[in-house]
Order: sequence, then structure tokens, then C-alpha cells
Amino acid sequence: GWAGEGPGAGGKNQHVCHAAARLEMGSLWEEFNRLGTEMIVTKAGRRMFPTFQVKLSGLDPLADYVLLMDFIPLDDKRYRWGWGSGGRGPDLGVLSPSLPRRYAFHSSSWLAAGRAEPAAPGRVHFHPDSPAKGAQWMRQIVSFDKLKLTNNLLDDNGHIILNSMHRYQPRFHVVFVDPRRDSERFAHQNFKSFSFPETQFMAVTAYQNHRITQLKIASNPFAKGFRDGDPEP
Amino acid sequence: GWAGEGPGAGGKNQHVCHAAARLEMGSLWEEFNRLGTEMIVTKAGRRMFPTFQVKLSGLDPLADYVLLMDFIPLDDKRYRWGWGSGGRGPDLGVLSPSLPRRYAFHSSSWLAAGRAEPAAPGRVHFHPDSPAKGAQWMRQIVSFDKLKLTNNLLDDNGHIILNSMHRYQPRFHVVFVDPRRDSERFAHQNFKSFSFPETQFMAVTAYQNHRITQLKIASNPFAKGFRDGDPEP
DNA sequence: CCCTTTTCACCTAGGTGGTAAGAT
DNA sequence: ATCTTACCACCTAGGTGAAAAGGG
Repeated sequence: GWAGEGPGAGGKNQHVCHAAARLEMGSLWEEFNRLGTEMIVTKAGRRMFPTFQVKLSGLDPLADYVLLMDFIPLDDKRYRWGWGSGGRGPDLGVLSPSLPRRYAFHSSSWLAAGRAEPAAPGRVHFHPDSPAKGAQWMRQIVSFDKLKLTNNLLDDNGHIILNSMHRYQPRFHVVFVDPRRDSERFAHQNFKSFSFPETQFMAVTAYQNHRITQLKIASNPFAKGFRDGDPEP
Repeated sequence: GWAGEGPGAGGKNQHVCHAAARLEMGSLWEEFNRLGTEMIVTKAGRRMFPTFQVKLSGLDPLADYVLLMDFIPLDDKRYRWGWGSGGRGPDLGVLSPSLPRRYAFHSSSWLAAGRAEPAAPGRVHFHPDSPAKGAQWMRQIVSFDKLKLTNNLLDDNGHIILNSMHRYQPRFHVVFVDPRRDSERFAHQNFKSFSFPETQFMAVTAYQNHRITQLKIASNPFAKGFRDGDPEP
């Protein structure tokens, strides 16, 4: 689907105000989202699957743009996977109101388990082709397949730092490279942001929901070695 | 070694006149050059080995530069590998004066065999990180490992088109991206070119000199499968 | 006869989840 | 008990020269 930004798009530079982004592989994202998407985080950094990819339109073909992503916590909670009674202490086993009921399967589900860890510095990932002309960005699908997620707070590889067992919303930003001298003063007008709710996920160090594991194995080419039984072209 | 450009460096823009490039893996290039370097060309495109890599210095850290390569014919001859008497017709089996005597081994050597084919359009290969700031280019070795050579005159993959059995000199160009309005008028001042004689080579569809083959196998990691006998770290 | 094309086994390089051990 | 780490077999993706087949 198409996702504009949250607040009204007023006061934006002409070079970004008509920018639009369509999420690619939308049906796959939605299939994961129905189950409750999980993304592995490792010390060395792990790619996302599905990969975040968008098709852009409405850019000035001759202007320069920088494309980047960041990840914002969806709430201030820490989660655990299980069945409420597991408890040590004051775990109430209360489903977070923001987690739809359908997240529960087989007697296990995501349960709020306290307040979130203090958030990491909040890194961003620049698309490695940045900067480039609008025409170049619009020519084909823009893929963030070099982006990696890590749980290492001391990471020095430039990866995105996330807390495991916390929920995140990926955000995508189109930034017009303003050639004007004091362009910093217009910075707030020169970018446009996109959030696709179907791309939100839980950061984990190991998959919790077995249906997520199976969908990853079924849809990620690199996990073909774990597929068994009938081939499905 | 270091290689400046041919004609006097006079009249160059300040952003390029101090630029310098050191060829990396120089001793390997020289080892190949002593035997007579050959580079495979294929219809689909083949990488060079050794890869053309340079360490840059003397750029303006804050200015934008484009880096690119092209290949110029070293002479107007066509060559064949063999021993002079093979001949059909007027092959004289005369060693080209520009080919050192050491090119001959084992009763076989490169022989001039007529005039060169008409040259292809003369494509260039832009380093995929272009454009980038001088600081970025100087930070580490710049590698042209995405560059591919083809003998397909109709190639539409943007590869470098060469004639097999012809000799070429790789050239490397540093181009300052001039922000001035009518910068085209200064184009001749805004670049600096480098030629390393030890990187010249013969384009071939299959290796002719067996010593070249052995040196490729010994030094290219992707050819490790053809190494036999003692490992050499 | 000489050169080119195609196919192949064998590599490098790196992305998967499983598994068992480790940490708290 | 729950989460994390390290290692592994098994993939994708693509760069090698050898060998045999193809073409003029």
C-alpha cells in the first residue's frame, strides 16, 4: 500500500512534497504481520527478511536525494513469549492493548513483561547509493538489503542497534539535498517520511513463534536448506 | 609506483592538480607484466585479474569527484600467439618493436599479424561509488572490481568492449565535479589522468601463454580449485 | 588451423535456521 | 526458566580455468 507521513504535509519543499513510496512485497509483509513479524538481531548484524523495498515516484528527476531508514520503538514495553503463568514475580500476563488478539497461537503469545530498556542512540541507515538523482531512485525498486540489525550496544559496524524483545516500526525518509548555502535552516522542510504499519516487528535473538519460522523458511531463498516436502514454485 | 599524466600538468584546476594515485599490488602487476599480461574477454563480461586498485591522495577532502577508467589501444596491430612459420599468407612473424623480447617463451610468442580491427566506441567505466567526496576516496583503497571486459560489440550491460588479440593500456581518471554554472567550459581543466605501464595487457578469449595461466591460478583466490601440490601462504 | 563459445567442477563470499552450550 | 551466543550444514550468488564443441 501507499503510506504518507503522519502530520499534515504542509510547509514542505517542492522537491519532496509530491514524493510517494509504495512498499514492495506488500502481501508477504502482511502475511508475516498477521502472525506477528519477528526479526533476528545478532552481535554481528543480521539482515531483515522480508527486505524493506520501495518504489518511488514524484521526485524531481534532476535533483539530488538521500534515502535513509530508522527504527522507532512502538511502545515502552519489554515482551516475553510464553503463557502467563510462567511467572517469577509480578508478571501479570496481560496482553498489550496494541498487540492484536491474533498474535496468540497454540497456548503461547507475546506478553508485556515490564518497561522497555533505555533506548539506544537511535542510529540511521543511509541507502548506500545516496546521494543520487531522483531519476536514478525512481528508475527501479530501491532495496535496503544491506541494512543489518544488531543487539550489540557497542557495535562499530554502523548497524542498526535494537533491543531484543522490543517492538519497532521501520521508517523511511526521502531527503532533498538542498544546494542553497544555509540549507540547514530549511532542513525540516527538505525531507518526507513514510511509515508502513505492516512492517512493524518484534526484535528477537531466536524465533519464538514457530509459524514465523516456517514462513521465513518457506519464503527466504537463503533458508531453502530447511524446507522439506513438496516444492512450491 | 606513481604515475602522473603524460603532457605537462599545466592549466589544471586546483582541485585536481595535486591529485596523486599509487597503484596497489604493484609487484603482482609487474610479475604478470614480465610474462606479458593477458586478460580474458567474454560475451557476458569478465573481471580483470589483477584488479585495478589505487590509493589516492592530494584531493580536496570536501570536494566531489568522479572516478573512472577507460582503455586505449597500445598500437594499431592485431596479434597471434605461435611460432612464425604457421602462416597463411603475408604473416611475417615479426615481433612488434613495442613488445619486449622477454615476451617469447618456449618457442612461442606474440607476433604481429596485421592491422587492428576498427576500434569499438570506447566506453568508460565509472566507479560505482561516484560521485563522492575527496575524503571518502582517500580513506581507503579504491578498487575497480566491478569492471568487466567483453568482446561483444553489441553489449548492453555497460561493460568495457575490447577486441581480442589486441593490446590495451588501462587509464584512470580523477574528475572534479565543478559546481560552477557553465562548468563544461572548464572540463579540460577539471580532470587528471593516470597511466600505469605495468597494467597493459593483451585481450584474449583463452589464455595463450601457459605461464600466465599458472600465475593467475597461483594468485587469484577464485582459481584455487586448479592449484595442485604445495600450499604457499 | 586458429579463435570463440559453452558448459562444468571447484572455488570464494556470505545469508539461513538448527542446535547445543553459555549466561543471567 | 529464559534469553543469548557460537558453531554448523546447507543454501544463494557469482568468479575461476579446463575441456570440449562450434565457427570461419
